[in-house]
Amino acid sequence: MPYSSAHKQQSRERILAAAVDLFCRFGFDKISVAQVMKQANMTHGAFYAHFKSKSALYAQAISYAAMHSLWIREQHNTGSIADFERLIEAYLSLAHVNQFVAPCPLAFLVTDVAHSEPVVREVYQQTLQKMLQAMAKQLALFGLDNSTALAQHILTNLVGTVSIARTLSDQELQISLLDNAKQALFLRLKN
Amino acid sequence: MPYSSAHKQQSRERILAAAVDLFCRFGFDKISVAQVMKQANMTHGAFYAHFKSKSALYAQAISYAAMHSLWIREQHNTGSIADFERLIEAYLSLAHVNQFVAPCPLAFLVTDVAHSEPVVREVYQQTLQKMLQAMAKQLALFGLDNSTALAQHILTNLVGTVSIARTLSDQELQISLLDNAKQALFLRLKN
DNA sequence: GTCTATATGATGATAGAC
DNA sequence: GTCTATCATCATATAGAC
Repeated sequence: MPYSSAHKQQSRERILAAAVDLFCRFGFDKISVAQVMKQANMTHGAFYAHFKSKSALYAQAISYAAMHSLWIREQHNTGSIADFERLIEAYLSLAHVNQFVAPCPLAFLVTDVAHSEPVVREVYQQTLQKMLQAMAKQLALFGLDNSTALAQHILTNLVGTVSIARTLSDQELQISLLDNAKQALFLRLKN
Repeated sequence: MPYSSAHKQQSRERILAAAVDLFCRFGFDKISVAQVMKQANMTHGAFYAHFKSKSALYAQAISYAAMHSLWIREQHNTGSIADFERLIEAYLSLAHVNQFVAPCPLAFLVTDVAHSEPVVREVYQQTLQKMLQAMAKQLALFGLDNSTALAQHILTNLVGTVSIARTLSDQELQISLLDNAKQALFLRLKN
């Protein structure tokens, strides 16, 4: 075996990381397989030893992005409402909107996924449901009522605000939307 | 003049209407100029007598969609909060999510526009700002405080919820998100 | 202004050497 | 598994007849 399976796994991860970065930044259709492979330091032809199609890559890239997104990575550290609020602040930050940190695929790929194949949309939906469940569980631990409805409200606000802010060029307006959403969510968490 | 300028205007509108429908439904990159022209009952080559490029069409299609979206069309009929709430209900309906009525470009094209050229993004931003201003004005007439912040909150909720709901295939989850957003917004309007 | 026909370029995916 | 080279397809945009 000239190439270890660990090496293959490494290559695979480089491809996935490149795909997340580029798809989120420029969109699925704007990015070619060759571009993804270039960012992963390989050539076009090598791609098909890892994924059977570009769509298959997209589906797996969404899972990968979800796993590495700041919300999922930090969620287990939210033992208190204060921690939870800090996470909301990080999500609704310019750093996240400008993709200086690992992007949340739910916010960065909404419309893109809506226009994609069923396989891709399934993964998106499952990701959303997992995040909803995890968030509802946390909120329930904090002793909050209607944790399911509250989680839905928070998540749609986070995702909606970031996805809109990201399409704007006016930074003042971006900040205004982000801050306003923060305030509204903090208020809601106090009830 | 073999073709009246009224005729040209008609053709132009058919192209714009087709573009809005197809771009919102399938995405800008998934739709070719030829497909738009086919739905407008013309051939590929005729396109460039009306628009200088596909991107130029996109920018103008967003304005066109905004003008014809249900929110803009019905907004002037909202003399009371009850009317305003009816409009929210229409916006957060499955009919809108499934694009059975004229779609709101802000919700149906968020990510798509984020991945597009500056001209397109400018039009999107201007559309958003106009809607925010109009909504804030209405809310102020209703005697509500912080009408600017409130308008931002309502708009991001509307756009966010619909854009997310649209990417889901599970209808129960769609309805849950939509109803939950309605409730939250109605509650907020009562404060 | 609208048509048919075409130039030109890029894309997803495959074939075969190493 | 990764490379180079290539195929087949489809895209945007243009040229010229009517």
